[in-house]
Amino acid sequence: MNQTTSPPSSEINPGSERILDAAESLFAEHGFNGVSIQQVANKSGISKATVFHHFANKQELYISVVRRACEGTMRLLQSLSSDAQGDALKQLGDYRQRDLSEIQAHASVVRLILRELTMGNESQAKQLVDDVFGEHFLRLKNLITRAQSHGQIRPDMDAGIQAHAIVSINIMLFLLWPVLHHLPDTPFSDIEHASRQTFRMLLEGIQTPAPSEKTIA
Amino acid sequence: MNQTTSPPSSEINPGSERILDAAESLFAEHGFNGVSIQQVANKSGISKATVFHHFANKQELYISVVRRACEGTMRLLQSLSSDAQGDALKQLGDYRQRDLSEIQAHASVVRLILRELTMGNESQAKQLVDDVFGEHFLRLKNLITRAQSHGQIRPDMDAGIQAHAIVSINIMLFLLWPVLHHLPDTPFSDIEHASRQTFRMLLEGIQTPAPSEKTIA
DNA sequence: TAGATGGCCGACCGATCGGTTGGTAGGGTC
DNA sequence: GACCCTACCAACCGATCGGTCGGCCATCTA
Repeated sequence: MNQTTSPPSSEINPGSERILDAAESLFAEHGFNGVSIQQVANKSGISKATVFHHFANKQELYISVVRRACEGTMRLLQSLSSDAQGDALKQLGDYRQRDLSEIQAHASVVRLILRELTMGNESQAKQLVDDVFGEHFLRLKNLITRAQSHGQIRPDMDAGIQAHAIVSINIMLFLLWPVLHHLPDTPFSDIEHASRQTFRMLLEGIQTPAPSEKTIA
Repeated sequence: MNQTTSPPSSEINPGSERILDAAESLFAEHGFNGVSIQQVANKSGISKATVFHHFANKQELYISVVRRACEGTMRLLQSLSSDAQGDALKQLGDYRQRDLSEIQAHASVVRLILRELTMGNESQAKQLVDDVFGEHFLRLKNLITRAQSHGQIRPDMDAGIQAHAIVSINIMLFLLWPVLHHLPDTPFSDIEHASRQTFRMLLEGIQTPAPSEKTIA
């Protein structure tokens, strides 16, 4: 009906990909229960029965969406730990920037994962998300540990705690942005600027202080 | 049926409160679309028609739930700004602790609000949540500004940025806890401890440094 | 005692849900 | 040609959805 210049069949998009594309954005915006198969079918320009031809049931479709979304994130974080030498502190800064870009570029996927994270234990997709996020977290933690061993980051604080803080600022900035940026006299006009500022603030606490006696209660 | 020692009628809970209680936990766990009025009716030991007797429709019920949940948070943050004198830095630490306790004590409400925050603009309850969260944020920001003027916190960084970081650590700790605490060799065994550690880490970056030349690129 | 009121409910409604069925159209193989 | 396989779909199914309706019953008022 509305498929513009559609090739005979299955040329650019093998069909099931079209369904996944449609389902991903819908699930991300409305959640599992907020989306009907009919909506997915309509959005992908396909009949409802065909959706069930490609996916056994709604749950399987949802998990396929989550899995595909996670694969994208996987690819990114592999590149993160690829360069195992070099200035670890600089890499940390690069990570912050790339992570924010990734979050913004794949906003719907991030929202999908976040939603999965906030859910109870009901979902089968939760374990999947846990794994991806867990691996992401561990890679970042390794990067920090490396920076610690190079003396660039204070080793008297747990790398996990530090990693959590770094992860949190970008995610929360993204999550709360709609609220933050229309606050009265807000400093949140540019998300990249806010992220950089927050990271700098974090660093000056994390970073090994200049060797002056500075102990804080 | 399962109402234990129920008084003749409307003694402890005026009926609609029972509905709100049931609806709150259900909405928090499954979201708006994941909960049916029938479930709310069952959980509150009341018929479905009676739910519609007290609330015009499902949307109104939902908004009532969110509004009541926000009222609890309102009360807390009013007590926050009540003591406008005293050690602002110490108050900040107290805030961190009380905020975490509040989050843990009202986990379902927090999840509800978080879910509302991550949603698109569709919901009518979003503005409500925005207001509450916005006010919460502003009060914290004022506290920080006060600490800055007292020279306890470095004034060369925006109070809004600092407030965002402080808010974020507790929320994200709570949000990611299920993932964090079953990570391999994790430092996340006690959430209060993790929160305190992170706050300390944050502070040592926020806090006015001892007057030694320490400029960081 | 008669009437009004409000909390409550069983039974029902049209719409939509997730999912199934039976079948069509087309390309590949022999 | 006969055969098969995959992609696809209109029509349908039972269940459940949000919501309505008419009436029961306990309490209050007079």
